[in-house]
Amino acid sequence: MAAQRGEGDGVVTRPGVAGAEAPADVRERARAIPEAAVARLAVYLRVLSGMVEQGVTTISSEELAGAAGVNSAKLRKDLSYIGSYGTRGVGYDVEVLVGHIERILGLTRKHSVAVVGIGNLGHALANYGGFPSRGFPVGALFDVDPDLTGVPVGGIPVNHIDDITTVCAEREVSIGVIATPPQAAQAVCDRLVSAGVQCILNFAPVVLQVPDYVEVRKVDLAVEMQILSFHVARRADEAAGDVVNGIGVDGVVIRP
Amino acid sequence: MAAQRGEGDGVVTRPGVAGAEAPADVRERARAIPEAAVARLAVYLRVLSGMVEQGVTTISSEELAGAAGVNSAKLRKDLSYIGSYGTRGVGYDVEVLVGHIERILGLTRKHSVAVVGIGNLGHALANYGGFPSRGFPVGALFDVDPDLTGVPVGGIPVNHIDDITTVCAEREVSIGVIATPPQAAQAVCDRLVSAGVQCILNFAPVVLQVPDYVEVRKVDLAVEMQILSFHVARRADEAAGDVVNGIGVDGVVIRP
DNA sequence: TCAACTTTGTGCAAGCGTTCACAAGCGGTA
DNA sequence: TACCGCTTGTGAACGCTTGCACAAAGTTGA
Repeated sequence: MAAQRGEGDGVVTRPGVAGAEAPADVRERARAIPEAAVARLAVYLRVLSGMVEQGVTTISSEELAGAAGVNSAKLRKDLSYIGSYGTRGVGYDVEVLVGHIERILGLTRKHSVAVVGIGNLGHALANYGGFPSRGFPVGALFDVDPDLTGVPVGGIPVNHIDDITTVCAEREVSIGVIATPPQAAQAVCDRLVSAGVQCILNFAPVVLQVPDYVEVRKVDLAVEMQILSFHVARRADEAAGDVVNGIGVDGVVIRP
Repeated sequence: MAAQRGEGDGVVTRPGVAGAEAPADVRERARAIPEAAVARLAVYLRVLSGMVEQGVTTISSEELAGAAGVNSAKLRKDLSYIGSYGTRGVGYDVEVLVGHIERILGLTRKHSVAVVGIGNLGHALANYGGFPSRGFPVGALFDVDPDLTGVPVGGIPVNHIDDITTVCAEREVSIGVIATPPQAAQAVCDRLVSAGVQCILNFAPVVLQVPDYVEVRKVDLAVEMQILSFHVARRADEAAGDVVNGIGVDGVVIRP
């Protein structure tokens, strides 16, 4: 379902062909893409990759929007941020679109990933096929536990956390994934940053403090659950409120 | 770091004390809380729980905002959505605030969770201590693999996926977590929905189609990585653009 | 070639969410 | 009691995001 890009080495910088114009324009364009749109572009890319595998060559904004679960106008606007690659009256060429989105998302180069914290989650991440298959080869694993050092997980031997700096530099790691207990997360983060990692995906339930130039995204499972819980509660609240007045969630009076 | 709530049974509805007014008001208030604010409330709650454990009794919006990584004005506005529980000139009573946020997020009742798909990620989720410790006991596990049926994972025996309906009803599951391969996700989702589950946390890289009354949150690791990748690319782009003109990310000419 | 039909790309307006800035309110102190 | 300093709560402005609606542009078929 995802564009297969194979596994392998880290970052490669190819010599550039000297094209004439528009790089500043492109940089402006890239800068101008709203964060929310970037997230959706990634979703469109996944859907489109599936389409490619099914042999679909052309798709309309309506169809793609349906498959991606968004409004078609929003989709067209999102795509317009990266340029006008559709054909009126026809739709978008799937492969062309895949190519453009991949380029905008920076997927034309591979991003080597380091996972820190080889517990349950770390194991799962190290073995997660979705990373390498989408251009994010797992290049290094780290843990504090010396017993784990050298043990291969998902085909890659675990390094000791003290070696983060050298190993990350060596393997050109560009993204660090923190899957440690919360107490260790900030320290690990600091080490990653001093090792030159500028993008971090944080699974630990902590707010990380980082320099401005470092990009952090967090995935907090408990927060996700609590948001769902809120919706359950709201619903229960509505239902209960229609029947018994004066009672809030859980039968407790909200504002006496 | 989180408020300990212990494990145990499912949903309990206590008889209500008949308080005078304001339930409609509260429902309106709950409805009116912006989604983004709900997510932050969960973060504040985590930080506050940590404060409780450290024996902090009072905290100002400035301090809490710092710890949660947000603007203090935003924090105050977020808190104002759930009522005015601060004291001017002093700050907020930590425990009181914890109580109010927990109530708003619906954490006064426990939410039994079912994890479907006991692969690497499913294992990690089943063993994840962050769930039960924050009021989300894992009540059931499911997988298609008959060999897994009956095998305990994280202390809970795996059920066969065909039993979703009965088991979910029996154990009053209110949240379903989908950790299956993408191909199976929609079918699993449909089963959960027909089993009465109205909140779903989806780890599979698929856009799920559900009825309006079902709440879905998705965690897509590849999308997170791609968003990070976008930022790497933008940065590389900026840097490269300053040196060599006409060359985009990766040395490829962007718009010939 | 022309007309009918389809679909893109986008200007514009409405809706949300964020941030600012300050009045209102509270505790402490003389 | 009256004053002072501190912090909350919120009105209002701003900016981002969404959704509508339609002109522009391309295809198809006669």
